[in-house]
Amino acid sequence: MSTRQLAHRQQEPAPTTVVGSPCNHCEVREISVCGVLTAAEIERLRAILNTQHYEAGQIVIREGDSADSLFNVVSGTVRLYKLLPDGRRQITGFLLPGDFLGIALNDVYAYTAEAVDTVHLCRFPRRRLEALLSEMPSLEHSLLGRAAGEIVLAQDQMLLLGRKTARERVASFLLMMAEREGRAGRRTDRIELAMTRSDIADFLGLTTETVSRTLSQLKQDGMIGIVGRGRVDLLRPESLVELRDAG
Amino acid sequence: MSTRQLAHRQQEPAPTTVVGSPCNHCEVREISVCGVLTAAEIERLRAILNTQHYEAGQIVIREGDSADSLFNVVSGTVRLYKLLPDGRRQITGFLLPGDFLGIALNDVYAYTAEAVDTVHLCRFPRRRLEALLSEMPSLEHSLLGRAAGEIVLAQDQMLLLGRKTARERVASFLLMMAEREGRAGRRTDRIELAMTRSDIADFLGLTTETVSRTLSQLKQDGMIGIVGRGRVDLLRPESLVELRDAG
DNA sequence: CGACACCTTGACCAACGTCAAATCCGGTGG
DNA sequence: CCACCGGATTTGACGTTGGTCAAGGTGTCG
Repeated sequence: MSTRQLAHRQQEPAPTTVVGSPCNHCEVREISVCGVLTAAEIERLRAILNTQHYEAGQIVIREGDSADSLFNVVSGTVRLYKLLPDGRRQITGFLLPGDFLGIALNDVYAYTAEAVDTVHLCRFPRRRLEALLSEMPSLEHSLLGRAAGEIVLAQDQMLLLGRKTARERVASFLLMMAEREGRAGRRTDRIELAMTRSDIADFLGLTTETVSRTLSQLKQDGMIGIVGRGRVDLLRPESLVELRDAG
Repeated sequence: MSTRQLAHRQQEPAPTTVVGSPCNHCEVREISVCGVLTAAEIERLRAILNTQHYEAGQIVIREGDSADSLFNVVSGTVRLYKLLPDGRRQITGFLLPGDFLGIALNDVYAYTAEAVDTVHLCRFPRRRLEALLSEMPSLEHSLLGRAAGEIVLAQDQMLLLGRKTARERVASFLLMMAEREGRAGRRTDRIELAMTRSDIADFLGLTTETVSRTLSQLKQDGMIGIVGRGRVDLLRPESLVELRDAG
C-alpha cells in the first residue's frame, strides 16, 4: 500500500442556484426519471425544483451529510466516490446527463459527488419530493427501475474490480464510455473523457501509471488512438470487446 | 491471471415447491419487505406466493435467464455471483434470512443465485407481484428502500475491492458477518460461516490461499480464534474495526 | 511564450497469486 | 468408539502483475 497520498482537493460547494425552471425545453427529460411523467405531473415537479450550476471540482453532496436533496443531471459529468481515512479513493461511478443522484440510506449520503467539469443539475428537496412520490406512483416506479439499473451496474463493477486484469479493466471502461456516447446520440467509435487519468484509475482500482501504461499498450496494439488529453478513438472495438469479455 | 480454473459445479435447480404458505408464523416477516404491510396486504401476498426448498449447491436463478420470479429468503444462505467466460467468479453478495432477491433489468437476471446451505425461500411470480405493487404503494416504497440499501452496500464493496489490502478485506468481511449475526439477534463476538474459503475469496477478490493465510495471521495476532471449519470468534473486535477502517 | 498540471515512461519492488504438498475435519462404516 | 476417506484448509516456495518512486514530456491556458 501507499504512503503517497494523493490529496483530493475538495472545494466547498457554492453552486449558482436558480429558482423556477424550464422543463419545457429540458434536453434530458426523455432519458431521465421525468420521462415517464405526464405534463401535469411534470408541472408539479417543476414547482418544487430549482436548478444549480457547479464548476469543475465543486462538491455537490458530501459523504455523511444529511441527505436532504435529490438531483437530476442536466449537463456535465459528476464523479461519485468514497474515501478511506488515509486518502485512498474509490470512484463508484460517473454520472452523465439524465442520471439520477441522491439515493441514500438512513437520511445520510453514503458517498461524495463532485463536478468533473461544468455541471448543471435539477435539485429536488427530499421532503417535498417524497410527498409527491406518494401521490405519483409512476415516479416511484421509475425510481425503482433506476435503482435496479444502478445495482446491475454496481455488480458489473464488482466483477471488474475483483477479477479483471488491468487490460480488461481499461477495455471495459472505454467500451462503457463509448456505449454512453451512443446513448447520448453521438458516434460510438470515439469518446471524449472529461475526467483525468487519476479519476479513471480510482474508478478502475488501479494507479494513474498503470492506466497510462495500459492505454499506451492498447494504442501500440492498434486498438485505440489517443488524441490530445481527452479524446480516445476506438479503432478496433471488436478487439476491445474481446478483451473486456476476458480473452 | 490463472489457468487454474476453479470449476464451480452447478446443479440444475430442482427445488421442492409448496403452494400456499404460513405467513402467520413467518420468522422473517418483521425484517423483510413484508414488515411494512398490513395484515390484509400480507394476505394478498400470501395468495400469490409459494415456498421453495433448496439444498446446498442448487441454483435458484441463473444469470441471463428470464426474470420471472422474485424471492424472500426465509432461512439459509444464498450466494450471488457473476462469472467471466473463463471461469473467474465474483461473488457480489451473500443473502441471509429477510433479504430480498430478484431485482432485474430488462426482465433478465444479471447474476446467478445459488444455495450455500439448506435454503428456504418465498417465491413470488413477477407478473402477479407487479400487479400487486401498483395497488400497494407501501410495498413498492419498501422495495425502493431495499434497493437503496443494496446500492450503499455495493458501493462499500467497490471500495473494498478497488482499494483495500487483503488484511483490510478480511477484517471487513468478518465484521460484516458479525453485524449480521447481531441483526439476527445473536451474539456478535462469534460468527458461523456457511460458506467455504473459496466463497469468501471470490467475494473479497482474493484467492483461497490468501484468505487462509490472512485468517491465520489474524489468529496469530490474537484478533480472532478459529474453531473447526465454520466458526470464527472475534477476540478483539476493536482491532478488527481499526483494520477495516484502514489503520 | 511560459507555467503548471497532467500525463507518460523507466527501473525497481512488494503484495498477492500460482503451484504443490501436507494437514485437518467431518462424516462413514466397521 | 475408532480407523479411514475425501474434500477443504493450511502452509511453503516461488513467480508475476501491478504499485512505487522518480524523471522527463506535453497540452492548455493565461
